Amino acid sequence: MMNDNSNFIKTIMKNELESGVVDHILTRFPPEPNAYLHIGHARAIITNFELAKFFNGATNLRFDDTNPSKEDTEYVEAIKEDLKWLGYTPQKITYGSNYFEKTYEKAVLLIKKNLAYVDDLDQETLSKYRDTNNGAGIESPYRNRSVEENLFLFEQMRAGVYQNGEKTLRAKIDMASPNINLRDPVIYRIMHVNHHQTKDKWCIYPMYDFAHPLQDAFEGITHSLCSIEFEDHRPLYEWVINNCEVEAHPRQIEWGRLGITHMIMSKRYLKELVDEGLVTGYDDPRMPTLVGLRRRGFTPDAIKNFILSTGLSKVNSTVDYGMLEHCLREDLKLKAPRPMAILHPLKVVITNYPEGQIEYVDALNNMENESLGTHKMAFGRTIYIEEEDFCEEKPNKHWKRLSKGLEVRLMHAYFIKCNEVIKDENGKIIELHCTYDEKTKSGTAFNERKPNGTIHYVEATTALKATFNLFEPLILDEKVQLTNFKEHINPHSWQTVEGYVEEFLKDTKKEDKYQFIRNGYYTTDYTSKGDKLVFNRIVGLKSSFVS
RNA sequence: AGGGCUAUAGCCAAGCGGUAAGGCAACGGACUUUGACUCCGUCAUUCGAUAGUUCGAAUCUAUCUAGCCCUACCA
Repeated sequence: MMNDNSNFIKTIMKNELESGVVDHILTRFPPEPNAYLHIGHARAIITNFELAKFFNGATNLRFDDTNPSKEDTEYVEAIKEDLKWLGYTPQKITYGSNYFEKTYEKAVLLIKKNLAYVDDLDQETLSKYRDTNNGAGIESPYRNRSVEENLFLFEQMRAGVYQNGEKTLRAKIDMASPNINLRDPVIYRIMHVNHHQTKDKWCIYPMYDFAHPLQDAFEGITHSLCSIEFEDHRPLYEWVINNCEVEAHPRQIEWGRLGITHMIMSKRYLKELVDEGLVTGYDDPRMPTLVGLRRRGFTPDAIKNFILSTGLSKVNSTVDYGMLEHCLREDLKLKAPRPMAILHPLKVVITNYPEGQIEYVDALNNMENESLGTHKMAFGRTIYIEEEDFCEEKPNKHWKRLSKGLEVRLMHAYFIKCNEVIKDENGKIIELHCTYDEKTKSGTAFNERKPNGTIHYVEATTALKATFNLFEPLILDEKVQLTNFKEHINPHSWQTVEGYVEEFLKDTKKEDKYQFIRNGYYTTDYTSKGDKLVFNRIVGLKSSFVS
């Protein structure tokens, strides 16, 4: 990939490799299967995979499924699909639940080392004891149970003797630590619930802080990358690694979170949008999910390039949405064919062109990339141009489109001159009468006079009707209260216009991308059925002229 | 309140004691069969603030300020 900024994690890995601290790189992408992936996850995926690839290492996909009450296989499958779409193949696909037995054994080991105990405190009291809001925490009265008793009680917990919440297993660390994560954190809780992978085998489940470092160690992960909010969990991560007698010694490194202007990625927000029916689903093109962006027409390369070029640091950053669009334009520029589409048609009659005659001109599919070939484009007596490409009186000297009395080039065809403007009873322009000049045909190197610009068109009798969906991402205020986010959703985030495209587009395929001349980049809507052409706008052109 | 982290242009971001890369955005100009693309030019005398060390500081030290995160039997 281009624009690959160097970053602090790459530097750390390089140094460790050179000094022999590690002899290879193995990273992991560890999503919890409880949500659809969004562009924020894409950063974790791309960073983990690209970093490993850079050092000839590998990456595992590990489903972090230690809380079955929130998880589902629906998400497991969606995540696998997203990863595949982005073009990454994990070395292994694993589940945290693969290691439940080994994790349990490590918990028993901690008990035997007198580093863990079964606690009977209820949730509220336990929480109050850990954070007294005033200096050190308070030790649980159960903190000093004997190893034998703890061993017995933990076994009973596993055997299902107790109800949810009745007991927990806690690590015995330091109730006076200023870092509350170290004040005897709960490492196992009782949860009588069916797990999507292990079904009814377990009724106790390890907490993230205990399970994660162990899973990393079991898999031999060298670098465990996560976001910045886990930074003060790192001492606990290391405590687990150091006390559980594991072979590997993975290292946790944190980075800042990525935000994008106009895109809110809170799980809860996305879920509410879907549940309340405000969008058509997680793959609604306005959603920041990977499936949404994909349906909108974003390409994996554009997303990769966006992530790599925005860099990586410990700062929580908010990148302009325009940056994402730039990366897409950059990716599509030489790949997308550039046919004509008219979104707001204005009828033009070429009065000196024979009635009923159609001729075909050659049009390069992409002026900058001849390898994309050519197609035939119809020209005839009646054509459509964009409403905005005509202004009765030339508004200013910068105007490079059609006006009464002026001549413009129809791209790939002829010069036309506007002689007459037809209006309806309200004064609205409904038709233009023009004449064409046969000598000016495209490709003849005619240069006796300069036209007042170049505009695009489609021939009326051969053009295909098409629907254009013009999307805006769901725009919300940065600080909006999620409780009334609905009031802040732009009601015009999805607009539809009916227009025309060239006939050669009749064979569009699912996910084909086009750059419509002067109308920006579009993708074929792969949910469209039958002969109806539907195009979703991905991004517009960089700037549009305003007279 | 305590603990942790961060601070370089409108937005990202390199830089790691030797005199502020790059990208996005913006603004000029050239070119053009897309007002696109491309090309050329402009855009931080200064790195959150203030002191200090040094021949020399964005880089080291001290203090201050602002923002984010944590105080779940979530991850």
